[in-house]
Amino acid sequence: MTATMMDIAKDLKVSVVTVSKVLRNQGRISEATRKRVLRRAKELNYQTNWVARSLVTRRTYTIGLLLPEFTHPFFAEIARAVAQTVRPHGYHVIISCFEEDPELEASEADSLLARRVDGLIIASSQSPQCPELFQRIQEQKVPYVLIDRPMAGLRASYVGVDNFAIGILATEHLIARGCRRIAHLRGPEVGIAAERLAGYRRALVRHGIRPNSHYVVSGGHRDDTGYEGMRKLLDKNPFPDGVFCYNDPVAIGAMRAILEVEFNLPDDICVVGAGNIHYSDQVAVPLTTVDQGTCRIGVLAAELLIERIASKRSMPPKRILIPPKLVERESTRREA
Amino acid sequence: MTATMMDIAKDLKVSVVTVSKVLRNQGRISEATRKRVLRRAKELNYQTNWVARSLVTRRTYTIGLLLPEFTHPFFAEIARAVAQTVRPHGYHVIISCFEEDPELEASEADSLLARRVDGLIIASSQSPQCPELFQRIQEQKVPYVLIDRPMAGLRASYVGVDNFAIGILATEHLIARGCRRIAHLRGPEVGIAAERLAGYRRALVRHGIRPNSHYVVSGGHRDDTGYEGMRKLLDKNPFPDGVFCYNDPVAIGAMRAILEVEFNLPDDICVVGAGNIHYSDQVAVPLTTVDQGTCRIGVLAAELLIERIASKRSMPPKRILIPPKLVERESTRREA
DNA sequence: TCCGGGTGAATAATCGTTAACCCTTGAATC
DNA sequence: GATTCAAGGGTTAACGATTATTCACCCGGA
Repeated sequence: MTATMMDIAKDLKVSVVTVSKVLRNQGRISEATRKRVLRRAKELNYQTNWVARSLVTRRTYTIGLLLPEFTHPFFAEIARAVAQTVRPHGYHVIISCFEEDPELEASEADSLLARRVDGLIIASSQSPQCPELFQRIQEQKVPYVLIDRPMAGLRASYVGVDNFAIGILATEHLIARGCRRIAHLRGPEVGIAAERLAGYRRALVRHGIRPNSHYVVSGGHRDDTGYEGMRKLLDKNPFPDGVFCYNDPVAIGAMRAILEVEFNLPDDICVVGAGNIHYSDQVAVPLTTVDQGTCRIGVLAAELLIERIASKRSMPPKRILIPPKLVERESTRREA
Repeated sequence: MTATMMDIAKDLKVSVVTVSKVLRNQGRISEATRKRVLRRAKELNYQTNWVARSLVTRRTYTIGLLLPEFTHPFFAEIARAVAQTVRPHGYHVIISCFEEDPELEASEADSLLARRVDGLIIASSQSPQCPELFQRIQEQKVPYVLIDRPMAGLRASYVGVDNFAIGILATEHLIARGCRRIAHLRGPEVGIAAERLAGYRRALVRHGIRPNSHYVVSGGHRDDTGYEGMRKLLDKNPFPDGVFCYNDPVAIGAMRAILEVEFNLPDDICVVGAGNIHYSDQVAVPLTTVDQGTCRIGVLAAELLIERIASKRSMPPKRILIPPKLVERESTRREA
């Protein structure tokens, strides 16, 4: 149905290769035939068949983006940044969402490889079987960049935020606001949550406050789990006067729990989140949070990947840590 | 680097075709060679090269998803639903975001076609040049499904919500809550916003309230534009006692404007949004909204598309309208 | 012995492009 | 007049699969 180079070539009584050369601006072709080819191509509404081209060039101009979920605004923003960054280079993005399931992550990665993507950007589940997966990817010499969640002991390119710094920044802000019984709604056991926790502890110690393990409670990574975590904290005696939450959704859930028992926010309890997702200033009490440069993560990861794809030789892995920034809003705005 | 069928065939001294047949479970192959092939394939870590397969089968098992933006939770949810629905069928999704720019929409659609996607799901910009674009798609016989934003006068499959019904539902709810000066923060000039407006007018008339054009103000489609629209409404004399907003972000912006002048919500002004995005219950005053079955739109569109891709004959276009449902929350919860 | 028929696998022909070479022609150079 | 060279374009062979056709072989029956 759709026109091929063959059609153009036959009509013009030239060889397919000539057509191909014209269309790619390569090789020596006279201005006359060049114009004839171009005109006929337009008439027939010719479009490069990328499948055929990819087969011979071994480049699909497609990259795979492997995310745990993309209704989370953090990942949605990254996806957008990635897509926008690679488009000018002629790349398209195949998005795949593995719902935090390591099995699915691996199988999706494999099928993206089977589709011969030119590169991968992955926010891994950080499960124990991941190194094996990354091994496979490396064997196929497909460049990849990890984002958000680094993999300890793996020589891979990575773009993310400095999570330890987030913990420090958030906690010191609470201290500056006069909080002394500072709790932490922590995220999942592994990975970046651990670093935020470490930053939190470090900040306390640095300011002469003794970390109290009763004040560290699991908050999961969604608002409902944050809500439950906060309810546990409210049962403590004395209850905390400041809470650093793993991320914004958790913080939003926590605030709901606080308002429900009619405590005042921020006067009774200050809350700090992390992520600065786009609606965190529109909740009941606008949320103080730590911005992690979400958009930049996507842009930098994409640029890093494209650079690696374009390079002939394999380049050494590069790690980029984005410094976090505090965004103060109502949830902590009070006299110290 | 990666193994091909050729490698397996040579090792086993059989033909490539035999290998192909085994791997696809097709044709008559003796149990003995079948096992040999399978074993060798596993040893070599063989993966189907989808590029090569696609070239000959003319199927890429890839669908294109063309969205105006995907940081908007509405589209993010749709993307997720689509991806999850098609995965079990072996399809992957190439997402492309055209930032509400009709030029970009067309060029992205074309390049998705050049990549030989098996089908397209499009939330069109509804610009005047779109029919021309859809014409092109149809000529290539690539099935496509429009979502959210229908195209008048176009014989195409479509999945969306009944926007007229949304207007009616929201407005009648305000009336039931005792509002009489009911305003509308409308969306963009064209398309679905017009139907929501029409539903709003119809509901007023049906209940003997005379539509007042001063109460219909542009709200754009984001929270900042909603905020500005609401400020204009607050300057009216008398100011409205109920507002139906084009969508949830607009409603959230509007609520901010209302709270800023220290009016009480819902006692002074009731607000209804549309979309039921996932954080609309976590804003300052939980938002009453009209649920448009976002997730179902994605699922149904994907199923419709796959059905069309699988069918040999071209199937007649099918239009699915999802009935909206009111979700009542604090922003309208008061005595009538 | 010859033939029909079913098995299991090989051969040949694409799919639409690109990569690597090769060939022709005319003009310039010595 | 032979040599060189560049311009302009053609030939051939991949790329890694699939589809359609053909073939060799074995067995049973006439």
